[in-house]
Amino acid sequence: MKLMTLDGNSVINRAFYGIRMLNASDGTPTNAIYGFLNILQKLISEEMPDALCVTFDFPAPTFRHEQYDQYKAHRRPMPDELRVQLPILKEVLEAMNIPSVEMSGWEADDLLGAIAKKCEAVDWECVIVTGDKDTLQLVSETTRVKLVKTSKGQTETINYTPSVFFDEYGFTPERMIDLKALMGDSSDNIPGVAGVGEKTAMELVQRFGGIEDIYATLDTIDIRDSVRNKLETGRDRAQLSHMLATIRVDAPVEIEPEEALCQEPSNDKLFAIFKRLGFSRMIIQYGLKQPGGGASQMEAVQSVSIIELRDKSDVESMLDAAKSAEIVAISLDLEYFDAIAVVMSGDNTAYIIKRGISEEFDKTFAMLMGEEIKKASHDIKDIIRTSNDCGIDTAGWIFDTALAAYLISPTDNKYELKRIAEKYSAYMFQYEDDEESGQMSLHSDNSNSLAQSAYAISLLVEPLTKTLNDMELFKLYNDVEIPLCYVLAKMEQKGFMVDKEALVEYGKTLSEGIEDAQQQIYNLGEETFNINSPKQLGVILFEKLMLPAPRKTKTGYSTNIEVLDSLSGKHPIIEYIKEYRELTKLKSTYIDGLLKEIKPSGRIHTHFQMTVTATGRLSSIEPNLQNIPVRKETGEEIRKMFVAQEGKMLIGADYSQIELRVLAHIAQDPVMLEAFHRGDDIHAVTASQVFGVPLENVTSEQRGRAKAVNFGIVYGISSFSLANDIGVLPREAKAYMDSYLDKYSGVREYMAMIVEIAKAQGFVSTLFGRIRYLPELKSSNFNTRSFGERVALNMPIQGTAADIIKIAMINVSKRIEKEGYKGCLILQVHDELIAECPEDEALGLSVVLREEMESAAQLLVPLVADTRIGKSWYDVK
DNA sequence: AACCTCACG
DNA sequence: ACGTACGTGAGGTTG
Repeated sequence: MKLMTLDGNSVINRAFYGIRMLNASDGTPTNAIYGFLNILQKLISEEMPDALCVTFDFPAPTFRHEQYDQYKAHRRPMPDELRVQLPILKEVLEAMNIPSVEMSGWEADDLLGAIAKKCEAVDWECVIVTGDKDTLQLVSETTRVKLVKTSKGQTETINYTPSVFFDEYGFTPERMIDLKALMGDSSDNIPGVAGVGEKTAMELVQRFGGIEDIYATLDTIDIRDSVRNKLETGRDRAQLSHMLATIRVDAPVEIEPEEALCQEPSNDKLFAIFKRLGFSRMIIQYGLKQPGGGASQMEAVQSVSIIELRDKSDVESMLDAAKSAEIVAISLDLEYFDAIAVVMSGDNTAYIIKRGISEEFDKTFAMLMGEEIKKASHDIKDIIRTSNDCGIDTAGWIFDTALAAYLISPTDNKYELKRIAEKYSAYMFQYEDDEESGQMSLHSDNSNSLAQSAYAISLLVEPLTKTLNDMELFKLYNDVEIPLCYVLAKMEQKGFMVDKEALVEYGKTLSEGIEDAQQQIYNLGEETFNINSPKQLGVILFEKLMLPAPRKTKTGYSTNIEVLDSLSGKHPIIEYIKEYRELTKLKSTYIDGLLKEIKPSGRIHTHFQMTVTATGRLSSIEPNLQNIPVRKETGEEIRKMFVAQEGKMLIGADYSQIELRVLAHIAQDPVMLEAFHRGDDIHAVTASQVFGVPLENVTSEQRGRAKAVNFGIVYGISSFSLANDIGVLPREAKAYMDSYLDKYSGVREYMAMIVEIAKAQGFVSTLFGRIRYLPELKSSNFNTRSFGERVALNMPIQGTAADIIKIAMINVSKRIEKEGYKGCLILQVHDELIAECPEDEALGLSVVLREEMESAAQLLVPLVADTRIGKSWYDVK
């Protein structure tokens, strides 16, 4: 028989530092628990023990008393993020029916020793799992120590049997005690012999054995006199240390090996905990089932019956049912568009309609997509766009599971249907063992997975709606996010016309410039190397050319633009490197990158992601059209290539200072409000306030610094960073900020208040109710906490601005439809909209844009949007 | 996959 | 004493 016992504190520590931060939805950190369970799983499958238990150090008291403090003097205190996970881990273990062993006044080592002893007594094998080398003294014929190491996120273990130990140390395991008695151990407050370190101690033990042997023959053994003297003087300390270093095996542990025999976990308890922690994968791994609820609910939740419709009459009756259903969940194959699954709310039947199998497929499809049928799905924007591409106008979409989950918790990173279903409903996708990969995978049969998706969506509508309502997010969801799907679908479908030939030509010009710069760099560096490699470039600059390196980054020299600027003038190679960087960036990202994305129509169709940012902004991918260059002349060339189609014009409309206006509104700062009401230049006003000069006497340098302060405030600034940004001493930057906050007292109050609110309620929100949780504010780590505070300041501002432009986009689209414009929005870049329209519409539509943008929200200050009309993006910016 | 760098608001 | 601004996506190198 074999018993495995884990040093709980040691293993959870490894897990905590080895795994990135994870949080349950309420902000509770969970990474250490997650890591612990993974390690445990691995150990069990490796060892297949008959019995299992976990030991814990008696928990550190909240108010540490002196003795304890001294005892643990050299150990780092446990971070709060880890501390809070300990009791939860114990709960998890209890639910798994794995005994925890902890006793007041006993170290984990002693408990492990006692357990090993008990195993020995009944002739069981004992495996101790720990990361603590001290435990190695327990290794014997019946006790093995598995030492856990974490390297690069992977946990590895080394099995110490007596022979493995001897091979490595050259003495027997129990001599470990003597080794420590000689060398001491500061983390356990074992003094050891003064002047004897690891090297000497190792040698002594290897050659002469334990301290008893050494001291018995101290006068005769062959060692240096200095060592002999130290040993002589340290005799008492050696004896004491030997005692302290010995792991006791007499702790009155109550559990007997028999009682630790492995048992099945208790389904209900474990399910509840995993659910709370958001460990959906674990629920599947452990094969846990939704508890309680009786058989009927179980059945309703866990199975969907699939009916493939063939006959026209069946299809028609399905459509009839769909029309009278409260909501219809749809799932379809967007790649081929030839199969759809339909589930009515409250039903557990998935109807499958397939091209080539169901009669009148196209007609049925069009009917389903019509306004009459109220539909729910996942990522409806993509469905709307794909349908439009196929010439089918869709309407009647009233629910999107991805968007709902995003609004409820915008920092979850992924909003896959599978995950959402597990988190917000009791539904589990049915997985099957995948023979090839050895992993669990969703069954690949198309009808089955479509049916499961549609069913999951239908089950999600109610709980998600309830949560949206409870969190007062429903209005934002229903009035902004859902309608926006139609707008974005159209924008993606329309795309932006690009002058391909001009782009290719400019690419050639850039290539020439790149080659020139490259040659110069090779000449000046006197060798060829990969300039794109910061590592190689660092060697050339800082080792070969001996330029002063402002050390940075964990992996080596930093060679970023800041560093290069600071080196400017010190060596001619620097300018060429900057030139090379600028040109290659332009060429690879914006010429080659964009050329790949031009469709035969000559247009580029970006995809807007609605569920990515933590603040509510959109993001743009494949390609990203929200970071097209604009700041330098080379960038302007690129914008000239984004053009209106023949016979059409572009309209560019951008908000003026929307974030500062939002700040003025939220903070209700009288000075700022007045400046905006008067239509003043806000940066100049700020400069006049901060520097105490009349508005008309503000210099351009003062205005520039004031602008940086304004930006900094929105980001939740520190004076250090501001100093860095505008190139003044931190002291001076601090003075600017103090002066700023004296003058804009409303802003100061806002900054203090929003952090308070965030701490009290655990989240911040925009004017329109969009929320973001801030678990960072509870962190014991200064940087993490400070980050949380900055986010608390910034998110309501950035997020409100994002809400406003979304509303504007919806209203612009409504006006376009109502007033019959042929033009249409084609791009959004956070505070800017681009539309394309026939030439004769340009004036009218530009007014529509301005009006709708300016009236999208009623703030305490006017919203101002500027519009321009032109043939290229460059013209309208 | 992680890191660095850099483009945008 | 800490390490230093919010939000993104893409291309390149490196281990």
